[in-house]
Amino acid sequence: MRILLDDSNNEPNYLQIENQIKDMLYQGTLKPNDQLPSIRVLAQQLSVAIITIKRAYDDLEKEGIVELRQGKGCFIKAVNHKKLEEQLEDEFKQKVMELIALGTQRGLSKEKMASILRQGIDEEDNHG
Amino acid sequence: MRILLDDSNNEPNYLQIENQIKDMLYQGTLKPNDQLPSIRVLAQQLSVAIITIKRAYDDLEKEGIVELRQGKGCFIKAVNHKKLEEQLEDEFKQKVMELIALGTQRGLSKEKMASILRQGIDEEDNHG
Amino acid sequence: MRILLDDSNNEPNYLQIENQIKDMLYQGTLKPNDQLPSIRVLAQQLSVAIITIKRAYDDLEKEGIVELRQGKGCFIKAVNHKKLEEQLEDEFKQKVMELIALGTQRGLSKEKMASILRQGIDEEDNHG
Amino acid sequence: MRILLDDSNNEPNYLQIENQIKDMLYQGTLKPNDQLPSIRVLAQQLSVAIITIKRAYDDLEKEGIVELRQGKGCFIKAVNHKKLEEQLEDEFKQKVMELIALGTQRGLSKEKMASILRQGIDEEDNHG
DNA sequence: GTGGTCTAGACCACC
DNA sequence: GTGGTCTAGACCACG
Repeated sequence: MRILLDDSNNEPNYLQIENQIKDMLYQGTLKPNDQLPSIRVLAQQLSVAIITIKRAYDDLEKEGIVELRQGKGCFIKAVNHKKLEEQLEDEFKQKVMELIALGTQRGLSKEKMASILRQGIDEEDNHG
Repeated sequence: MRILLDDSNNEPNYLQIENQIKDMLYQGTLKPNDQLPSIRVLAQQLSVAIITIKRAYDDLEKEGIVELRQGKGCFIKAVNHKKLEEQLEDEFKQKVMELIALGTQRGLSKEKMASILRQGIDEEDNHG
Repeated sequence: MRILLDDSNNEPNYLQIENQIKDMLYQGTLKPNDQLPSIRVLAQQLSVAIITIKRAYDDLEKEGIVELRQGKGCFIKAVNHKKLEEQLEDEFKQKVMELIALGTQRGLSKEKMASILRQGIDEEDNHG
Repeated sequence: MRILLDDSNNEPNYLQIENQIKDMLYQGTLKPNDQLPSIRVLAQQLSVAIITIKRAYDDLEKEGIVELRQGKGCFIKAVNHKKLEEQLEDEFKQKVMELIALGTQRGLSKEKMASILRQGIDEEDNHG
């Protein structure tokens, strides 16, 4: 499992860890019942304090994504895959709506925003 | 000039102030050469510390949006209107690209993202 | 605000703190928008590490009970009082059902359990 | 003898084993002088470490429930059946009183608690 | 070996 | 002053 911490990123370490684990789950690199690296091992890998990994794993557990078993390790929880995908799309949609709300507040016309959004999609298509 | 601070918002007060002043400029409520309220007046009006307003005005000056004139006050800088609009669109576009990058990282297909973006625009259209 | 830590209690310190704050909220000693003691002050009061209080406050925030505002403090969130009471009763009822399930598993007859429960209520009544 | 371990349960393995053996004794599935499986057989059956079974059997011996006979095995101790039942009821009653104490601390009225307890009994009756 | 809790500091951002 | 993040250890319970 490959996690990279970017010190120049404003996101705190524990959040970068959480998000990258979520990414791997969403992408399918991690699957339900997979065991994550132990807190100590990951801490050493990333050169951070044990408690930083603990916090990331704790947060993921509260979100229902992993399960910490004392003396056993940290495991990806079995989840309904369809529900996961829906949740992912909902999150994305929410961010889209926030972005549109911001544009509106800044005085951008809806036509202009729509044009920029379409342009963004097209550019990404060409890169892909 | 009407600025509202939301205590429950994670955005720090000084940023909320900066952003709302920018919004008013983008929307046309504020125009070049308009004078902003004095630091202590605005501080009293919003019930925040003077240093908070000072920071907001300082930041806006660094961004070239306002001009602090010793003993006279804080004024909106004369800016090329076209440049302002371009800057606004560039910022928005950058956020769009970041959002698309996030979706890609989370494993969302480009088709799905395009669909969600279009859906977001349509819904906003209907509300408007 | 009076919080007492019991070292002989198996409950970790951060949980004892969380529960006692919940108790005060349920009992009405704490009300929405009340400010809790600062992390540093409470840590000194209870002679525990700052991070222990932080963890308790963080947990309460994730449960939607308090709100941490940077540079401002920790505040009881405004909540619908009726909803709070319902939640409280639901929690209690769940514990009752767990207890009854345990008794059943242990081979206690329902009549016996009912009798013990009634007896418990009566004794508590007499003490009150 | 059928023991099931639930990995997702926070209860440690050795306690789950102890409790399920107690349950079988309380329910009459196990009787005085019955022989329990050997440590290594049960360890293999449950796919746990030998030390885990050892701890469970040791604890049960300390509680006077089983007897470990060198080189012979683990046997349910002869106990006065009436005493067992009394102990069982006492444990249950103690849990009831703890629950009522918790409710009181959380500000639940005695009437409300009594109502919830009665309701719990009734629902269990209907299920049975 | 695993996770669970905790200490006693530190530096940062915000007010 | 406030909270937010982090370090580099420690001891405990569990397997």
